[in-house]
Amino acid sequence: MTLSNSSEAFVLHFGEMGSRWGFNRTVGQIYALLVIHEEPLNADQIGELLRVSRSNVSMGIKELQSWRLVTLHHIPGDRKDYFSVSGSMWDMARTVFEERRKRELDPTLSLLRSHLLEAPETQSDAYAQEKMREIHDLLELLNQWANSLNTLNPETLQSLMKLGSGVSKLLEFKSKVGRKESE
Amino acid sequence: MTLSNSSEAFVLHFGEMGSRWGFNRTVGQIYALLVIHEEPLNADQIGELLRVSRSNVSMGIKELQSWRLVTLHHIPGDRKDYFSVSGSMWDMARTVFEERRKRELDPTLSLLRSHLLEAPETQSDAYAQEKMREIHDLLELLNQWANSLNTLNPETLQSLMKLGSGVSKLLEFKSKVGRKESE
DNA sequence: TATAATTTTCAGTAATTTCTGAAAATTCAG
DNA sequence: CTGAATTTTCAGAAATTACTGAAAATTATA
Repeated sequence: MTLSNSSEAFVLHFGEMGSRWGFNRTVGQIYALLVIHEEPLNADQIGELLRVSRSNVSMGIKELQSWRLVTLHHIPGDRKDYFSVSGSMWDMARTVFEERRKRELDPTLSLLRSHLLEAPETQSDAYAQEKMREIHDLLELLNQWANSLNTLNPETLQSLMKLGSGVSKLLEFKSKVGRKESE
Repeated sequence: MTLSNSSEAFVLHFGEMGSRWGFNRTVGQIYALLVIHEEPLNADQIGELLRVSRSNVSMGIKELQSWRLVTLHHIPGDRKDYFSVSGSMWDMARTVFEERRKRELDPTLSLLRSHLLEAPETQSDAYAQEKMREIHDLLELLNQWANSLNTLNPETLQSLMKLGSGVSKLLEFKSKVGRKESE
C-alpha cells in the first residue's frame, strides 16, 4: 500500500502542523490520511502507510476517538476495526476549536478567579491583582464569545465570517436602532 | 527580590500555558512577570525572580521583542536595559492571535494551494484533492475572517464579542434588508 | 470454553525542545 | 583607544514529549 506524492506530502504536513493545532504528529497524520482516503482503513493499514508502529496507531486512534473525530466500521467476515473520519470539515474545525478553548482558556480563567478572590496584602499585590483582573475580563469575554460561536450553525457562522469587517457597519446600525428605541 | 505567593502562582501558570499559546515556558513567565510588575525590570532581576539563567532571559526577551510585546527603558546612570510590557492587554491578545494565525494557517494554506494546482492522476487522487479543496476553502475563510477581525478596533471587537450569538439575529435582519433592496 | 486474532498498555528508548554556562560580541565611560 | 559592564550566541546538558516492541488484555470464532 502506498500514497501518491501529493497525498503523502499532505499527510506529512498535517503531522507537522498537528503540534501547532493541539495534537501530536501521528494523530495529525492519521486524521489527514483518513480524510483523503475514501475507504475506511484498519490500524495495520494506517501503520503501514504512515510507517509508524501498530501501538502508536492504537494510541492515535484512541485520541481521535476521544475527540469524536473518527467513526468505527466493521467489514463482514473481518474482525479488524476500520476507521473513517466522522462529520464534515466544519465539524472537525468546531471540535478542534472547542477542544482548544477548553485547554487554553478554562484553566487560566479558574486560576485567575481564585486569585481575584484573595485580598491583596501589599501595594504591589494590589497592582498585580488589577492586571490579573484585566486579563481575566478579557479572557472571560473571549471564552463566552467562543462558546456562543460554537452554538451557531455552520451556515450562520459562514455568513458571519464572510461578512468579515463589514460586521462593524452592522454594529453601527444596531447601536443607532438601540438608541432610537430607548429614546 | 521575591514575589508574593499569588504573583508567583500566576507567573508559573502563565509559563505552563505558554506552550499552549505558542511560546515557551520562560517566555510566558517573563511576560507574566512584566505584566504584574509595575516598574520595569532588568534581565538580572528577571532571572533572579524566575530562577532561570541569564542567557535564557536574554533569549526570552529577544522573542518578546520580536513580537513587539515589550518596551525598552533606560534608567539614568545605569547601563542595564530595563523592560516593561508594551500596550494594553488587548494589544497583547491581538498580537498572540495574529502570530498564531500566521503560524497555524499560512503554511497549510500555501501547501494546499500548491496541491490544488496539480492535475489528479488517479481516481483516489481526485478524491483526495476534493477533500483538500474543502479544507482549503474552510481555512481560507477562517484566515480572511481572522484578518478582518484584526483590523477592527478594540471597541468594535468588544461589542461584537458581547453580542455573542445575538449576532445571528442581526444577520437575519441583514438578509431581509438585502432581499428588499434587491427586489 | 479453548485458542487464535486483534487491540491496548506501558516501560524503556528515541526524538525534540528548552535551558545553561562559558565564551564571544557589543556597548560605553573614562 | 582601553577595559569593564552588559548582552548575545551557541554547543552541549537537561527536561519534556513521542514512539516502539513486548507482553497483557480483550474479543470473537469454532
